[in-house]
Amino acid sequence: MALLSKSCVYGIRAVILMAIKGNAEFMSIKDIAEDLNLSAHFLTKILQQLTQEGLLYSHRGPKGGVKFSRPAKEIKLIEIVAAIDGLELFEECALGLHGCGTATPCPLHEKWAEHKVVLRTLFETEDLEKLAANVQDAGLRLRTLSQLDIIEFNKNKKK
Amino acid sequence: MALLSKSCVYGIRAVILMAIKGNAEFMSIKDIAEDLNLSAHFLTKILQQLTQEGLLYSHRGPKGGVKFSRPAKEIKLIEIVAAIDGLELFEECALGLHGCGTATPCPLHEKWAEHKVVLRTLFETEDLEKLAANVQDAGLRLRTLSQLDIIEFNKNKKK
DNA sequence: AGTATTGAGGACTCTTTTATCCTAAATTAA
DNA sequence: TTAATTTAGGATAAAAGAGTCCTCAATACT
Repeated sequence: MALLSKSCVYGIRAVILMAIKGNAEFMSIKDIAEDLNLSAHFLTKILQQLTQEGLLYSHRGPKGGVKFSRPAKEIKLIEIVAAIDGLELFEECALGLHGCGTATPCPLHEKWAEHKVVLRTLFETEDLEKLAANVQDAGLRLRTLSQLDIIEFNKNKKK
Repeated sequence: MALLSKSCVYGIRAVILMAIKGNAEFMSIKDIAEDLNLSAHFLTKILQQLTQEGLLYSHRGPKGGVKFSRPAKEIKLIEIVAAIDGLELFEECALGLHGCGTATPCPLHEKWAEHKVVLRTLFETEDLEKLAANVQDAGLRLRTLSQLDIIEFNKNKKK
């Protein structure tokens, strides 16, 4: 199990890329998808969820695309996760027990409840501008690796 | 997204129940499944993974079933998770980036790396005996709720 | 007006997860 | 030996997640 769904990860990578480009204009989803090495159709669906939540503005036609509805600095990572995966991860019982709470805690309840707060805070603290800066400082790739890239990567690792 | 898969949650509930019963004898999977309100066939498959990992001994025929291969106190929660969901959650990059690491960290890398250790420690610290004791102290239910149970539960909540 | 571009959204496919069902093999007890 | 019980494991089905493809609607530019 991963922490986040693939859709959510793709969405996060897309908004970080958008924050890096820091464009006041609309940016085409096709371009973003190419940069990230993702299917443009699939990414369109994912970004639609962010548009519907009001995190992005979208615009059709030539010069159309998507852009942030607020400054990247003000958009927190948790908002992206909430729009795509929902807040279950930060709110539900780790053992998935219906009605687990302070009154009737599950065996893991206390420890996990403490932990959830820390996890949530992590996602509430990181904003898109900060994440974008990290990527640039580290000269890092957001791009999804193709099979060829992975072979290349493993070659370099062996050296 | 949940933290753990359903199979993993069911597996955890089953071993906690076993630890509560604290039986030196083999315990039938059918009985465990009935107590937890789960499909016996499905639970059999899940517990088979624990048997294959050497966490449980299994025995066929009348008086057969499963039992712990080591004292419940010595079995850590992370071993159950590792056998069913694997360790991806505790080892992989939150953004699922191939090759994310200290040398080429992803934007979330540092924060998540710190956090993973805490999360892993939580699962490494909890043992089945302790979790079983928690359940008993709190008089808690491990049982999966049926639709009828949920209606009943919500009724009581309103009062 | 016409054409190219781009997001919206529906239909569909593929894969993985979740779940059910059936048969086989091992074991116990009469 | 026979019958009943119980896990092992394969076949299959249902549901959710991931991904593709096609058409429509909005828009910009000529």
